[in-house]
Amino acid sequence: MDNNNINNNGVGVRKGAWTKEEDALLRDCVHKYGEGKWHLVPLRAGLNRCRKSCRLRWLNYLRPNLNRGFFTNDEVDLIVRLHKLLGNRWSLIAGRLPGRTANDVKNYWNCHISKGPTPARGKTLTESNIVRPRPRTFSNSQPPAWSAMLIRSTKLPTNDDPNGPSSSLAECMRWWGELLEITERGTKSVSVFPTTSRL
DNA sequence: AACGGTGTCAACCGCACATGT
DNA sequence: AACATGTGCGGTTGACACCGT
Repeated sequence: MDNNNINNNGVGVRKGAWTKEEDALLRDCVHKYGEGKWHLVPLRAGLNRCRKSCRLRWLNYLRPNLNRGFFTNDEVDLIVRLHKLLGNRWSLIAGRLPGRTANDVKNYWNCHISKGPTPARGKTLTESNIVRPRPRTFSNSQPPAWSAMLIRSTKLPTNDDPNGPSSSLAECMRWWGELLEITERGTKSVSVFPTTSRL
């Protein structure tokens, strides 16, 4: 599929840790051309990196407004609750945590939460009690009931829009709290989350 | 001081999905 | 419909730091 190690010239690309110079080139490129079109970024930026590496570096490290501080108790609680709802959909979870990346959340989960000692926060996750995540697309003909809620969620602040009128973590948590209440109230809505092949 | 175990984080890899032709 | 290409995601790994012995 995509050759991660071969650039347009067929020459091997750099791997491993990024240098300050590479960061500067990538930052300048994104500022100039904007995010997206990642396949063009290595060429535009003059970087001997694959597009995936550039994208990841930008999203996880260079993007403005990233929150690289400690996870607060509120954030941890939200992660636990969202994980209970969504499973390992780190990008979705991170999308509700202003300034956090999917990689951050995933690493934090793997290092701290999944190893405990936080059993008091909730029951053990099993195949049966994880709420299946939404698919990446919705059916045009028959959107499921929960899609409305998720569509609503798209109006919530994301990492890209941290300065919106409702950008606070508290608001995110309040909204997700509502959703969790709905799903936990026995509406069976949890079961309508379709299973995808990507769990 | 040297060594080994463990934790953390950045980055890579492979895959599935979206989109265009 | 079939195929090619681009994109994004989750799982995994490697490097490094820290700590205890």
